Amino acid sequence: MATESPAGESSSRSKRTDAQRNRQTVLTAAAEVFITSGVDAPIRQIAAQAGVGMGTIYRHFPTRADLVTAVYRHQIEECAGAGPDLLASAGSPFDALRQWIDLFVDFLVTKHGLADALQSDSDRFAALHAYFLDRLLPVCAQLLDAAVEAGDIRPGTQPYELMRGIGNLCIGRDNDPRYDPRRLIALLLQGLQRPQAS
Amino acid sequence: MATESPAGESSSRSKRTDAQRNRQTVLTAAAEVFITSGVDAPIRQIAAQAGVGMGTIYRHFPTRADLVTAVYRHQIEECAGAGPDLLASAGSPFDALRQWIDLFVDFLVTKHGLADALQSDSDRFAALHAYFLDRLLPVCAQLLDAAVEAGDIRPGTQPYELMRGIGNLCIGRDNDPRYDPRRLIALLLQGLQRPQAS
DNA sequence: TGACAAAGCGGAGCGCTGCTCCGGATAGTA
DNA sequence: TACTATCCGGAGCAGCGCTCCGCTTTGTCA
Repeated sequence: MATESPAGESSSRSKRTDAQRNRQTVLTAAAEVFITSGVDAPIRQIAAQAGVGMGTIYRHFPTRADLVTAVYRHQIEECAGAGPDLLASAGSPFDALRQWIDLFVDFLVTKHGLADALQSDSDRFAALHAYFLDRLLPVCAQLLDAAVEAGDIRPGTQPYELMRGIGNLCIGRDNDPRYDPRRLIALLLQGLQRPQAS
Repeated sequence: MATESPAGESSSRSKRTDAQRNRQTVLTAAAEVFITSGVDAPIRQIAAQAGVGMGTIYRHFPTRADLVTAVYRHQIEECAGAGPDLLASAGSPFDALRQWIDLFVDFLVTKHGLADALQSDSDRFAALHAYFLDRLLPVCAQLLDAAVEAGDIRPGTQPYELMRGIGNLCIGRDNDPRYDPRRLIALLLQGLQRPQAS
C-alpha cells in the first residue's frame, strides 16, 4: 500500500525527467488550488491549473491523501520538529505543549478544509490521517509525558485522543467571529492542568 | 425560505391524503436509511426504501436539511425541553449543564454522521444548523448563565462557541475505542470551572 | 354517479464528480 | 537515426444531487 517513503517523495528520483517535472508542476498547482478551493477541490480543476491530464495526477498521486500529504509535507515535518525544540526552549513542559498545540492549530486553521478532511467520514483521506499520526503523535506524546512528569498536568490523557480532539475543534468554516477553536483549546488545557491548590 | 413552521411539520395538514401518507412513508424510510447509511445517504436510496420517486422526496423536503430535521425533530425538542427540567432537578446549575451536555452528546453520537453534517463545509445542511441553533442555543445559554450566576463556572464563555465545540468533538467514526468525545468534554468542563480554591 | 381541475407522482435527464484505461506521444539509448 | 520503455491525455463509465414535465390520483361539484 505504501511506497518506501511515507509520502512517496523519493519516487521522484530515477524517473524520466518529464515525469519529475510534471510531478512538481502538479504539486505547485495543487497548492494554489487548495488555497482557493480547499483540499476537496475537483481533480479536474487541479489538472487544468497544472495544464496536465487527470491521468498524470492519478499516476503520481494515486489517492487524494497522497497529493495532500505531499503538498503539506514540509509543514508537517516542521511541526513535528518543533516539538523537541519547544521542550528545550519553553519555560515549562506545559508551556511547550501549549505552544506546540498553537503551531498545530495554526497549521490546521490556515489550510482550508484540512481539519475536515482529517476526520472525514469517508476513508478517502485514510492515508493522510495515518501520516499525521505517524509524524505528530510521538511528538505530542513526548510533550504530554514531559508535562505529566513535571507535575504540570494530570496523568491519564491519551495523546491520540488529545490530538484528534484538537483537530476536531478546528473543523468548520473559517473566519467565524463567533467561533475560535483556540479559546476552547485553551479551556481544554486548563482542564488538563492539575488543580493548582491541590 | 422557511415555511411557517421551522421544520415544516404543519405542512402535512390540508394536503391530499395520499400526499400526507407519502410524507410519512418517506420519513420512516429516511429514519431507517439514516441508521445504516448515515444522514448523507443518497436520496435515491431513501426513495427506493420508501418505494417512491425522488421527486416525491424533494417535493416534501426541498433540502436535505429539511428531511434530517423532520426525522430528528422530536429528539431535538426533547433535548431542548430537558434543559429547564434539569436546572430544577439537578443538584447544582453546573450539574444541570453537565447532564444536559450528556444528553446532547448522546443524541449526536448515536446518529451516524449527524455531527459531521452539522459542521459540514458545504452549506447543504445550513437549515439543519440553523434549526439546532434556534432550539438548543437558548437552552444552553440559560444553563450557562445559571452556572455563572451560581459561581460554578467562570463567566465569559459564549454559548455558541461551547455548543459548536461540543458538536465538533463528536465528529468522526463511531466506536473508536481510542477516542471518546465525552472524556474531552469532561476536560473542557473542568477548564470551565472556577479554580476551586479561589 | 360521472366529469374535471388541481394536486401529486415518477423517473428520465442534465451537470458535476471520482477514477480507469488505452492509443498516442516522448525521452533516453543503442 | 531508430527503437522501446515510459509517460501522457482525456474519453468514458458509474454514482451522485437536483429539475422538470407528462402522467396519475384525488376530491369536488353538478
